[in-house]
Amino acid sequence: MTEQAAPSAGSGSRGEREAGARGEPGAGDGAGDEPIAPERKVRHGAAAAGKPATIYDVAHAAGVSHQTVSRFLKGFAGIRPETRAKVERALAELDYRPNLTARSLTTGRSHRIGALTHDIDKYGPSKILGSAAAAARDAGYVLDIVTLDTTDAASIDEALAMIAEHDVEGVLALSSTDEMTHAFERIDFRVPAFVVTEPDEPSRVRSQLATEGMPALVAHLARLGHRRILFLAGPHHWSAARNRTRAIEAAAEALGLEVTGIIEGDWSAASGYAAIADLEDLDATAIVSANDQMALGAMLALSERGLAVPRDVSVTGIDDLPDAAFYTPPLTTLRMDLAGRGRAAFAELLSRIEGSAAHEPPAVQAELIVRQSTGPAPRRTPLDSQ
Amino acid sequence: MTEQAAPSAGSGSRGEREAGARGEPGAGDGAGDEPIAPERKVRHGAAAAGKPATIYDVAHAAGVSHQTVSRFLKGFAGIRPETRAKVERALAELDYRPNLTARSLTTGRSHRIGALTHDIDKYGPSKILGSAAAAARDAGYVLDIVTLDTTDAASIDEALAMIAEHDVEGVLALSSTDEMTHAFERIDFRVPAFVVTEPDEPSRVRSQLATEGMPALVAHLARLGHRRILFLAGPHHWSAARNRTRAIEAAAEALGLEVTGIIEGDWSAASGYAAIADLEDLDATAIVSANDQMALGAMLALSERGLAVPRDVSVTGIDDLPDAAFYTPPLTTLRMDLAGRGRAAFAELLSRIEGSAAHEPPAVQAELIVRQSTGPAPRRTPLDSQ
DNA sequence: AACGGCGATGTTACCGGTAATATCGGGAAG
DNA sequence: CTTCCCGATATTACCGGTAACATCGCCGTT
Repeated sequence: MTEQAAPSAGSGSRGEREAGARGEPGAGDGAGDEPIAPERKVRHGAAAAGKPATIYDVAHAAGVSHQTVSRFLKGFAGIRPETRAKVERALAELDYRPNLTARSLTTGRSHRIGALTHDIDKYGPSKILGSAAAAARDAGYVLDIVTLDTTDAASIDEALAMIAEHDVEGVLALSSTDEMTHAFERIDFRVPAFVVTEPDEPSRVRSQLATEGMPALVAHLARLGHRRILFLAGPHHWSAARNRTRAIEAAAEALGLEVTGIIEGDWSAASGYAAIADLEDLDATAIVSANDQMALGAMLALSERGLAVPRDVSVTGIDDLPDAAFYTPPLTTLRMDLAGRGRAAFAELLSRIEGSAAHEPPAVQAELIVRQSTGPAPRRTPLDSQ
Repeated sequence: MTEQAAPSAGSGSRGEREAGARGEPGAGDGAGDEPIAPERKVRHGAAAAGKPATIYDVAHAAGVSHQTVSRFLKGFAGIRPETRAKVERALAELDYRPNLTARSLTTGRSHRIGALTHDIDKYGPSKILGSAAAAARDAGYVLDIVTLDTTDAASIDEALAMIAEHDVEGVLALSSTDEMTHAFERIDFRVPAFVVTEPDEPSRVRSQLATEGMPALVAHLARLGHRRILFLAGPHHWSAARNRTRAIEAAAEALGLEVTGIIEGDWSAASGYAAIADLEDLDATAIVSANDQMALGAMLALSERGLAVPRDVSVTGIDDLPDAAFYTPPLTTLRMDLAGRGRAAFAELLSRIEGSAAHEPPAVQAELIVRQSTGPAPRRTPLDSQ
């Protein structure tokens, strides 16, 4: 009954093709109703219909006990060559594939990690997810992803409960909002679980953003003669946003520059556009945006107000999206090592899961990339009341 | 031994917090070495250490058989109110959570879908993935994602084998390259599996891109006086790229416009930039790009060649990325319903898995969004040898 | 020749659920 | 007052692996 019949046949849909139809009764060569396995050898003994072969089927075919098969699969050394050969042959003949579900029931190891996000289509989270997934794959794990539509607590709890039931060995959250953090505090996962976030001030991971990246960016602006900076911040309930805001405030203070204003956006280009379009006065010569996309929106708004970048105003982003090099003008930004973050997060989780020593957390890079959106500060601030 | 010790304690890392430490032996109240469950009531009977409660534990605590608990959990009606109450109490007291692994071993239903991609950080695949994951969640499924680093066959096979072993009920591929398609033809998943791709010409799903979207885009250009179009194509081994190329050729022919050239990129802004920067002659007044990002790169290259968009050349994209409205100038493009595609792909897979009737495939939208990157054609083609 | 030891393999138990079948007690029918 | 039936619940089997223990045959020892 869970056995599914051949699905809607003859859908001429190109590019969407069915792989592996179930076996169907055909002209058997043996007794009675012994069906044929799909385009393969006839199944042996007890192995019925299209169901996958188990170690018992293999054992029966090879004339050994199932435990011998299990040992073989685990790479156990002490098996006589002839026995080994029989098992190998049966394995191949039946096209055996281990049932991970059964295995994880006894071993308690599912090799699955839960990943949770509500912003998978944003570049940051999806980049982190991708690299975490790649790292996971290399370690023999897969990521179970569950997305949230909303940020409300009930929805998060529901999603987390779902993940918790799926027998994962660890949980990562990729959207480091406060709602997510609180949800993680509320829920008892019984397994290692944490919110992947930008290395923050009191972190073990040296926050290169705060110690080097942002100072380098601000120093770059200072060198160009800028003294007054407008900061387009990310949403305050994101820890990465607060982190970046703190970093620029510290860096500006250290270098004697003034942050004349902080406008909170939502990471989107639209919010960056709105921030600048709605501005009455712009009493700064440089705009630093907490991410590249808001910088993109800001640059459009500036040009619509008749201000040229970087002649009248310099603009920078943070992240270095692949596209940022092709904005008009190409964006000066801080390259964040998102892929490294994803890998590090998975590595950290793995070390907690497998109990191995948590190896040295790698310093996350934040490298200044200078392009054409920054230039010498103009004599006077562009929109200041003259 | 699979029981993991409390992981590296005292890591002051903020934002990364540990949820749910394992129970540890404490001052028991009963006989011998009965440990205490983490921050909760003392475990009952056989339930040892920090291990999660099973239905047997619950049954024992409630004084009924495990089967009664199972029936209760399945919402079976014929249970006496007092029995029901006992079970409910025990359930709550032990903080019971079902073990999906065990359940799926017997039922054969894992409620897990495999998702495969090597471009998770690209907007298209990640958007599709996100919406598919959301649809999956609503249906009680999770997506197991496995990423590929490369596009080579061996790597794909390995990843597919990994997915196949994880007992998924269906498989989706989100990068519709030929390599992926071929891999899907090679592998026998034993479950429904297909490559999510743009609805293509011979498809059941009406290809709105070909029938309405692209004609609308070309008509828009024709109305502005353009007669010669340069097309920036996607990589030829992507079915969506071929699809888009065919669509514009057909639309141009139908409206009597000429496609003067087709340059193949790799979807990236860098490739769009290179395509235009390397061009000797530009004997077209409009550039249509197979995606928005290549259009972005193309616009930068144009401006570096001293050509203004749209005064000298009109540019369009396809996709309507959220950022496209904030390019300089804002990009005229075809809005593709990627989220709808993801939902539809999951719905299709679900209907195959659950054997329900494949409901009417929804027409996928491709809507023309006119912005400022297109304008009246100039008198003469900009870079033509004069 | 009897025996301890050990390598190779077989048998049984168990993981935590669900499905199928068995049992038990009480009310209606004869 | 029995008998039968049926609803409520308990028992047992099973899913496909792994772990622990049992068995068997052959070897070298004394």
